[in-house]
Amino acid sequence: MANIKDIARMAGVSVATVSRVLNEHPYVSEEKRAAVLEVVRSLNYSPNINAVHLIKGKTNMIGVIIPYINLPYFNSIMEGIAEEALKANVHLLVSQTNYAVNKENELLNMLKTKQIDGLLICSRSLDWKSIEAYAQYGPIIACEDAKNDKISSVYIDHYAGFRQAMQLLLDKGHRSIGYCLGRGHSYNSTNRRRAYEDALASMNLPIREDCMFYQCYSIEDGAAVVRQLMDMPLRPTALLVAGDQVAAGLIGEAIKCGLRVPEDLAVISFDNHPISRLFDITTIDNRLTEIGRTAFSLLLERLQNQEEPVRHIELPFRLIERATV
Amino acid sequence: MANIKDIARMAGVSVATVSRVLNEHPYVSEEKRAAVLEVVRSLNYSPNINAVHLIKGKTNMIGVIIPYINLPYFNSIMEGIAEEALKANVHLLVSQTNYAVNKENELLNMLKTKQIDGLLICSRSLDWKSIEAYAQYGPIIACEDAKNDKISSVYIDHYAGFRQAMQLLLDKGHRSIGYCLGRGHSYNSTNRRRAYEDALASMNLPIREDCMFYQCYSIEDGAAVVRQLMDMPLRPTALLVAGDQVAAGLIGEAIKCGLRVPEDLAVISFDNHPISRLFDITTIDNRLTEIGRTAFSLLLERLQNQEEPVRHIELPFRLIERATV
DNA sequence: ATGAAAGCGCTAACAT
DNA sequence: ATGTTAGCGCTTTCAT
Repeated sequence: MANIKDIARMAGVSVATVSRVLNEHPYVSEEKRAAVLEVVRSLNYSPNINAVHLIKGKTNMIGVIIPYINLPYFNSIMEGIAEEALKANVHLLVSQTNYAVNKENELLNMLKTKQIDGLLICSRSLDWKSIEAYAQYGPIIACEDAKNDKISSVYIDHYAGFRQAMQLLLDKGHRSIGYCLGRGHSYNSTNRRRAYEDALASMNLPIREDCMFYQCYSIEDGAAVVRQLMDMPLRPTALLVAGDQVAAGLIGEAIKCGLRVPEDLAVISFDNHPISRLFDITTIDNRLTEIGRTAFSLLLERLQNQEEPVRHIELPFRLIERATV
Repeated sequence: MANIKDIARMAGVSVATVSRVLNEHPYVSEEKRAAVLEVVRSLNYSPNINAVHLIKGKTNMIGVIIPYINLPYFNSIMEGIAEEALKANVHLLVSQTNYAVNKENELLNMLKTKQIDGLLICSRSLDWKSIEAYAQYGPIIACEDAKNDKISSVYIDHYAGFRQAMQLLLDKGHRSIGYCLGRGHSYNSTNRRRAYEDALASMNLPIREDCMFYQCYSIEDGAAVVRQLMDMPLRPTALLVAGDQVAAGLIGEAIKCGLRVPEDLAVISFDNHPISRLFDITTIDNRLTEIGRTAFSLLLERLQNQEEPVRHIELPFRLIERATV
């Protein structure tokens, strides 16, 4: 394959001039520029990017640790990241980890070996202690509350969100409230469960394990919850549902089963995806896309200025009242 | 960050020795090896991979163009690829394209700039003409029938598969047969549709557009087809369903709707995923994982030996008769 | 405006 | 067994 020397020789210029043309630097005469471009075109030449990476000391590529690209929650974050990356002309190395630590370590190691310039973490299995050891090799930004002095973060206060949703339900008179979550033991889920229990405790209400549903991700999962509900002697009158898709499936199935929403079953969901508008679901907008956008911007700042301090940005959520409460 | 020179100096050896230790070459004394390893450990050193890539002229990384990682069809292919890549110690740069050409071009360009050593294509939007132009930069292997003299391929004859399934249904006496596919205009879908029409024509049976369903990917989609079926005055008595998930959803819903399978509705599906065994579905094993495995092996061969010729391997499918016909 | 040359961090051929 | 050294292909000073 041709290299920059070949191009220089064939165009009758020096390699420096070829490089200038390729990188759109000023101070190149029109004739030489044209000559170089012509040779480049005729040979269908592209620079060896590995040489560029080596000399520049960076790859213009950042890694993204994301458990499941297709889950709406992460998909929304990814949307914000991709949007900003496109603007900044930064390439994304997206690794769908399925929460496997070896996948996470792989990207961490790529940061160390300079294959990527920085790392965005949407959600992870590794603890922050293991991750922060890599912060010396390049900026790492989390899309969840990291509480770490080496790793910047952008997040929503899920405790407060859940708490506010609970309050709304309690104010409406509900005394038997359940919830649907995804993973039971993630950082976010733990906070949400705490908010749930604290809200109940504040009213001296009992905690009922049979009203807590986990592994809820899809429309189907939501429908399945309703089928379980139908068999319960003491059905909860309201449900907090993490994820509009789950809520939609749940409401659809509830109606099929003859339940009235919100009279027989009130629902508050989270994320404010388009589907929640379609079903007129009361939801808490977690501003996921903005989290992604902001996280990327934070990373870019640190890339451009090493001295940029670690920051923790909490984005305010927003309750959107619609017809399911 | 420390480089190999620093390590050499601190360990009191030459850079060559450090390189030998790092790459586990023979002919290094135990003392020097230990000294080097100790410095490497204490400095937490990793080689700059871009320099390695540059001098070696390769990255040990291959790209994978895959439209949707989470679709069972592609997931199975990916499984085979990942399995072999792990064995060969080759890294995968998996790009979920959603069939967007710019994503496909991105990987093609990475091949050209030597960021990846080769490319595996599970399914694509770009035509082979555009793709083959990049074959000069590194091996490209397709997991579908490529009919191209620059690009090797591993594939199943979907025409024959559909044709055989149709014949089984016709032999059983069915005269009103429909099908469920994903994308309507992909190469595979076109072949399947042709097989479907040819089979019908061979019996002088009419082609009914209302029995052809598209955009079928999930359990939910299958269930939705049944709901449409229920409203039809002239319901087909049998269905060819591309994808066991769709078939499972379809059968589940059919039973709910009071249809007997196979008496009222016969089903043949494709891929032989675990779920088809669960539902006892008659299916055609498309050996997707083996396609992935074989495609990777083909790529590896071409990587190790430039002279390896372009090959086209057709894997035989296998009809698995169970209870839905 | 242009070119010569140094050097990014590494591997491997060659010499000893 | 170990070291010296010539590149890999590019960007970027520094001269001119």
